[in-house]
Amino acid sequence: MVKMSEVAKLAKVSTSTVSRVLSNAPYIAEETRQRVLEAVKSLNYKPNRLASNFRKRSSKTVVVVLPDITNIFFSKIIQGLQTVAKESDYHVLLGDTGNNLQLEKEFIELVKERLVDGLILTTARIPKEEILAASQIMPVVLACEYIDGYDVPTVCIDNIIAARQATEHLINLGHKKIAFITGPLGIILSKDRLDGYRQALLLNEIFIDESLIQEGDFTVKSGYDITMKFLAVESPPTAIFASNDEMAVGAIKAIKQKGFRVPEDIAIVGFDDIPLCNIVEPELTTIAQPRYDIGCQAMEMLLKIIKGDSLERRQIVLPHKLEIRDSCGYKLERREEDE
Amino acid sequence: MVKMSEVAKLAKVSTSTVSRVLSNAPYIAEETRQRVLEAVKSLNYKPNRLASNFRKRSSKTVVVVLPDITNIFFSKIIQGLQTVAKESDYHVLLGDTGNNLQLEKEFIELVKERLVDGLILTTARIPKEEILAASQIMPVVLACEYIDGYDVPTVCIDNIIAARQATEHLINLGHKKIAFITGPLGIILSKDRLDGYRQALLLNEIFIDESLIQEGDFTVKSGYDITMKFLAVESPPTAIFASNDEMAVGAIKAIKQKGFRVPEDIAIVGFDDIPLCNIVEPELTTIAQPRYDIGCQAMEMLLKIIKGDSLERRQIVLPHKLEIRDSCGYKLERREEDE
DNA sequence: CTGAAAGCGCTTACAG
DNA sequence: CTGAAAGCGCTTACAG
Repeated sequence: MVKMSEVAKLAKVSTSTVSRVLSNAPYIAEETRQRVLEAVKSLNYKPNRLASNFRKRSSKTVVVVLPDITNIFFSKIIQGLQTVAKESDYHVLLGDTGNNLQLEKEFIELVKERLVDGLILTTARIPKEEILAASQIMPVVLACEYIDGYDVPTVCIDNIIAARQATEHLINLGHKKIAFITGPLGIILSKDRLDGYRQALLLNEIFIDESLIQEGDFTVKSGYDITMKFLAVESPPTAIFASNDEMAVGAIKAIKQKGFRVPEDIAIVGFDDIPLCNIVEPELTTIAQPRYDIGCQAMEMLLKIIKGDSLERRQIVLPHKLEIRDSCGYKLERREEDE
Repeated sequence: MVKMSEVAKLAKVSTSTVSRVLSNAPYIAEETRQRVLEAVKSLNYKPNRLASNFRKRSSKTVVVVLPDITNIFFSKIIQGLQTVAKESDYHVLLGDTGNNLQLEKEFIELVKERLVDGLILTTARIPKEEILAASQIMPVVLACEYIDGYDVPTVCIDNIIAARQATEHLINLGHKKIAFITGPLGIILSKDRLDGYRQALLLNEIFIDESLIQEGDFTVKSGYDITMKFLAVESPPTAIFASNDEMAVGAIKAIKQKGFRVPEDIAIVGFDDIPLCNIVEPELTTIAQPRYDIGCQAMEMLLKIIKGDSLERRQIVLPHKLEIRDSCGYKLERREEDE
């Protein structure tokens, strides 16, 4: 490994000067700069980043903590994160926890050990007090998640409004018996989506039948299983709103298997707008989250915090969009007669 | 930030001893160890990893270079990589190149800059000479890819045999007019799958109709578009083998849209066995790659190289499996009469 | 089993 | 515009 002192010697300058040239510091004589650059090139010098990170007390790396890398939902967020990180010469360390709380904590520890400069949390399973505490001593941004009642920096959509709109879409199509498959209710965004569903029914004076609300776990299988139960009763719902697309796909699978049709017999709405939505039949109506943007803005926010810049807003709410495809059909006269 | 010297002072030992205790070095008096550990706890000391990495000349981090993080194919590999890395206290840096060659090179540079100790390449788009050169001066392992003719450490399946088996599966079901959608032919594993297809036809004395071989790009859309062309001719193929599952899904979409049935009119085989295979209708017959295992073994290999251990084998070929589901149907008498 | 001392390869006030 | 010098916080021969 050739080191900076060798470059300095060859260019007949001090290491201070070499360092300044390489970090684009101002006030370098153009002639000196050239000489250094030539020496760098002729020796094929690569700076030792371990040394420079140590000296600068910064790893120029952030860790993204996620519950499960195999969940396609996060990939666009990660892409956004890395794109913005790259622009500032930051790197992204992978913090897949596999839904393991202990690992989640370990990744947070990495900031204390200076291995990373900051933290993006796309999952917040550990107690919110711990997240709050972490956010007070280190740069932390929540992406998609948020902590109710605290102002931990956050980038997400308004899950309540989004879920209300999705539900109202079904109501507007004439549905009154609308089932809802929640996400795991320990997660705040699952609760929010449930709230949005309830609000829509309330606002439209539709009776809330608690038996039509069932807790899923965001997997295709849970959507399938729960829908099978919905279909087992005498008069099944005419629409199902699932808290994510995978569960919606499971619902479609169950419905078809039981010999019903989507959307003619039962309408389906999902949430997230993952690529799968365009592949299932019928194509899935869903709430699109701007995941790439969420990633970009979360990283922008984090880098600001790391730099010590002030934040104009600590909570950024990005727009979602009801993406209407084929799984809800049109408003049918038939349906109105039914009721 | 409390530092090691403060711990040393409180425990009334030297920093050498603190360092030894924390790194579990042998020959520490139990009593001393306890004293140090107490001091560490009472001061809530966290070692500065930037300092320790620098001093030890190791970042305990490897970078995984991948063409596109939003491609679900890689997620299981990454999961395997990180799981094994974790066991050795290694971290994984995300190297999403977005199919950008320049970025691919930049991630390789990180090893030279000591920011990472080694490299997992799941994509090898840069000239193979460069990869070979890199592998000679730094720890590199190829996952899924390999470099023909060189012994760069590799973990992958045998794509030729796998593709041959998939093709033979169709032949055994009575198909003779089997179309093949390749991956991008600049990639060696795409060529291998094509070779396997050709071998199967050759071995079974089936005429190779070059018009039935079309180059795709691994996207659903390309599978769809190419299949549309296959279907436009007077006597379309009775089976289509796509070089990955996404293209197979695109093929199914096109076939259904044209009013044909899968598998009754046209049988489909994919490659990879991503979760989507269980969701499409009909469920997709495909070649399953042991992606998690590929990730695990690639990381094991890389860590051995980093440690300086010798490798028993530099090329590991893992078993694939023909996963038979519903997209090929059964051998039909009808088909035999047709021919 | 433990400590004193050197040093990893940079960056950064400080001085000029 | 440039250099000498200090020092970042650890680890590791070396000596005892």
